[in-house]
Amino acid sequence: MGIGNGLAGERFFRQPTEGLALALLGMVLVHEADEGMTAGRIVEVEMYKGPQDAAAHSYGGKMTARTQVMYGEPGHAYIYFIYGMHYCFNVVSGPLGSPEAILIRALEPVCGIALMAERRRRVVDSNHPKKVCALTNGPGKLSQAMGINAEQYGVALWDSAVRLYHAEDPLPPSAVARGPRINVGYAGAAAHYPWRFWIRQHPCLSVRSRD
DNA sequence: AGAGAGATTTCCT
DNA sequence: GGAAATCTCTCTT
Repeated sequence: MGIGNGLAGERFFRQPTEGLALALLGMVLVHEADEGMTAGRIVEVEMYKGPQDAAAHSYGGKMTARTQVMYGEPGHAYIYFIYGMHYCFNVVSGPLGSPEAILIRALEPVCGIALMAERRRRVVDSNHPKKVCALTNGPGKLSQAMGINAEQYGVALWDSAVRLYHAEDPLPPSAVARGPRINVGYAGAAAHYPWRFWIRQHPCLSVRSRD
C-alpha cells in the first residue's frame, strides 16, 4: 500500500522514448532483495536515443557485450559500470533493434531508507530530508542504495525483483522541466539537446542538475 | 561554494 | 594509453 497505482506491465514500455522518459517521472522503482525492500520515486531521467545520438553508448549502432540488451525489447534493465566505481541503471526503450535507453539519474527514497544508508555506508536520520535525498540523488548513488549492480543486467522490469510502479497521482506537465544532459560534452551538438527531464524544484535532484 | 584529484573497469585507438 | 551517462574527499575562497 502507498507505493503506487500498480505494477507497470510489459506493454507500458512499448512507447516512444521521450514519452516513456516523461512517464517514468513520478513512478516508483522497487527492488525486493534478500536483505529487504527499497523503493524510490523517480525525479530525474535522461534519454539516450540510439544510433543517431552521439552521447549514447549505442551511437553508430555499436554493439558490445555491455550494450547488447539495448538492442532487445524495451522494459529490460540496462546497467553499466563506469569510472571503475559506479553502476548506472537504465530502462531499455525502443522496439527490437532500436537501441535506446533512459538513464535514471535521481530518486526520492520512499521505502527501506535504513537499508539504503547501510549499502551507502552512511548514517542517516530519516527525519533529515537533505540527508535522505543524498542517498539517491545521482545515478551512481541510487544504484548503490537500491542494491542494483551487474546481477540485474538485462532483467525484465515487469517480472523481476526490480520493478516499476505507476504513480498514484499523475504529474501535471507544468511540474516537469527539461534541459541538456549531464557530462556528455564530448557529444558535439547532441550535448545541447534538451534530453534530461526532471520534477521542478524537487529536493532530491542530482547535484549537477538543480533548477 | 567551487575547483581539483583519485578511484579503477570497459571500451576504443 | 586515454576517456568515460560518477562520487568523494580535500583544499581554497
